[in-house]
Amino acid sequence: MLILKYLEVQPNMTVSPSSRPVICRFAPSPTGFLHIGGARTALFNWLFARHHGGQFLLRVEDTDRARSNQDAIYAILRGLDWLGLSWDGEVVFQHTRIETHQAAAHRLLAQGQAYKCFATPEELTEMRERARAEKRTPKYDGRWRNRDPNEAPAGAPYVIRLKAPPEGETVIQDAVQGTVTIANSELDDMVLLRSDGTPTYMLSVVVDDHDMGISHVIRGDDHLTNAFRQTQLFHALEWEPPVFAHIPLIHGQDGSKMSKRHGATGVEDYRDMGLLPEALRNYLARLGWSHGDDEIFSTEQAVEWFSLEAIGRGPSRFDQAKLETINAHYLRAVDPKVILPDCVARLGEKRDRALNSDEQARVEKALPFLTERVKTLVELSDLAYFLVADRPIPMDKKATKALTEDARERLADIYPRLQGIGEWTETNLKSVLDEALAEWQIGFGKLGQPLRAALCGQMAAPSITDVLAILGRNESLGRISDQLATKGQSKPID
RNA sequence: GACCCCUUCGUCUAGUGGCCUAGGACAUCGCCCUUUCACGGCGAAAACACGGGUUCGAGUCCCGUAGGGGUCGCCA
Repeated sequence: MLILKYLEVQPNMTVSPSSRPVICRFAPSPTGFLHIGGARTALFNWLFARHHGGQFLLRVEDTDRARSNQDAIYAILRGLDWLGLSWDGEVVFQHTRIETHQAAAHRLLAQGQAYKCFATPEELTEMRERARAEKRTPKYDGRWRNRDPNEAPAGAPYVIRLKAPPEGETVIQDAVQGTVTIANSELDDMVLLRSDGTPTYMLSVVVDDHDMGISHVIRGDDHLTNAFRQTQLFHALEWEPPVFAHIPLIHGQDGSKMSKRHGATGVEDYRDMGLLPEALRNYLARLGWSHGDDEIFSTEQAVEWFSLEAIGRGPSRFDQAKLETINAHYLRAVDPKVILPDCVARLGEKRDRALNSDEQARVEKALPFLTERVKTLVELSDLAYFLVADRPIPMDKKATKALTEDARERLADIYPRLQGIGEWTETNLKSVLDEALAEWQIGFGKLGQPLRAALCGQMAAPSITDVLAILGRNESLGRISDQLATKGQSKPID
């Protein structure tokens, strides 16, 4: 149904592609999760479509049934959804269109633009090996191109190949790479239909892109050479090719192709690492594309500014540190309510026990003081852990070191003063601390450090009064007395 | 190996022949702020791959070299 809809907007094309309605597509093959490179490709397509008020379609390239699996499809959809890249209409599954693809091949066969090839896999292997040995480009030699199919043994399997132009050159006007030309003699006659009658990727893509009315194909430049073959196919079918835009690949930190050894490569890994989707979008948009010196920009701005001309032509390396810095910006700006559930969930996992409502309230109150100190949601929950740790709370090395004999004495001194506070408010807390400091003639650090250690078990934390207020009277006093007790000092009187 | 593409600080990039003494951001280092950790502010170091042209003038145009990447399947 959906496909018919796009067929309707596809009259006999006489106009140039650039004047067509803008329809982009993201066409992943469901062989794994949504790769970070794929995510950026999807993002660029999405931005371009939104910028032009066009459509962004999703097509699952699953013609190779053996390599496709349901989990991968879900993972890809989840990834896109998480990233906020909504597609228009329903997902097109390529395998449902096989008959249409086959029809196109048979039409070319009938028109003499394609032919049956009976070359065996062994023959092809031999051709390739010889070519390599002679340092030529390996390719099919066209041995069945002009041969009578009747010469083949009866019932022998065959593929259908395109009768590609043997001379001249094929040119594509790539919106990113510019004019790219290749001699037709470099290309061989591509297979359209396999010996089992199923269509190849090359055929399916061309037929689907045409039928879906795709005006712009934005994809990784590993497809650049495919664009030549696809252009030949478009010509043979007498369809106008879309505008191609081949964007450079994303490389790992070491400059080689992004792969598993670079750690996280799936978008869902980034979600688990505690990144906000808007931060990833911002980072990915800035990677290989630019709008002057702008670094932090909203998705709306990206949509408004996006253009293919501003995409760089060289590959770019993935920089985790910069990603996290951008994430930190968004973390500080985000409404705490949005990230609270995530933080609560991570803390529950860390502790192996869900947070009760009191603890949740504690975390909620603390969030604004915490987000400005971390770069990811993982760091956030690490930092927040002390809020919900069971007493006596764990002490890290620096905290232990801060709790000197001297320090414990001060804690013992301050304990009854805190205990005597009427209303446990920040203002009252502050004045009690200030009074003590004035009395003892010491700087805030001398008291603050031990308090921080006792209260947080770590030195990285919000300000002391904030912590006291968030923890509340009972918990605060309890944590302080825990430290007094461990040193064998007399327990303060309740 | 063949073909195609790419090449500005460590990284992402601005730059479309004179505004470039090459700008910004991340990372790094220093200083300031400071009750810790962060934030923030100020500052430093850091690049036009190389060689030839064209031009009054080149990061910007052309050619070559080097380096990097991609593709070469009845995979997608």
